[in-house]
Amino acid sequence: MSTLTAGRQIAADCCAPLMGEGLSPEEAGATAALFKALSDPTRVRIVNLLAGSPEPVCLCDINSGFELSQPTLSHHLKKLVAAGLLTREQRGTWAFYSINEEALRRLSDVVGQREIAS
Amino acid sequence: MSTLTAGRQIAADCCAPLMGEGLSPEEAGATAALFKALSDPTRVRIVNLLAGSPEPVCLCDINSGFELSQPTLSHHLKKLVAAGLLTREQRGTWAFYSINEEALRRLSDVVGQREIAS
DNA sequence: CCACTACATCGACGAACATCTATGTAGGAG
DNA sequence: CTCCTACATAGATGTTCGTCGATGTAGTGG
Repeated sequence: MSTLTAGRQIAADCCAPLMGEGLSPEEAGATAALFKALSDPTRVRIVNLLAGSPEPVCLCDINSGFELSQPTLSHHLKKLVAAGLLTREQRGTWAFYSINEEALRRLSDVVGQREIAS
Repeated sequence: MSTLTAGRQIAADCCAPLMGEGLSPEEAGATAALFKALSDPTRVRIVNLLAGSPEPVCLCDINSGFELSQPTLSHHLKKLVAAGLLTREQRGTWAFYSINEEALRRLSDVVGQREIAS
């Protein structure tokens, strides 16, 4: 037990210290929140549905593609809007949702931190 | 009894039916599972740490960068390995973890479904 | 063989989540 | 004003999750 009992030095006993560069704990939290918004199959399908539509889609049309209750869909949509992935627009009685392109770009930026050159 | 069960017809009353193309429920589940693995700040930091290291890193070094107990870190690493994002390698007494580049590429592929053509 | 080290697994506990039914709200039609 | 429709919110419930301390396991060294 040469020099130590201070975790950091024990580490140096098996490999390099590295670490330090990279994102802050706060940024990690923000990134995790973004991923958490997409951590449910239903929400992935919603985003995929809206990403494939050139125009906003109303909740009733989204709902007709899922076998879930209307409040449940409303719940998921609220989460996606809160995460910044979707935009909500009221048209008369209906609520229309669409993809937030910039949020998708942010996501792509987070993921592609190693191999994108643009 | 509920008037809500007739959803499909109500939908056609406000906008187009669209939907249909896109990913299947199973694929949505797989994609959501991938995102779920990254839906925790600690796991995001782990992936970031390993993505910034050219060589595998042992758990002791990962652990020294976090204020969490060793079993908790081990738990997160197991989840990341199960998701295919990390690779585990045993070297003597130590367990070394590294990024699975192909998994990152898969993730990037899922996210960049709309704008990679630029 | 024994002690130590590095890591994994177990069991528990509180917080967060997905889903439902029931109810509230607001716009359009008569 | 009144009824119906589209959607949101509230409350309840069973499940999953993150975290911990305690314990098990396997490799290292004397």
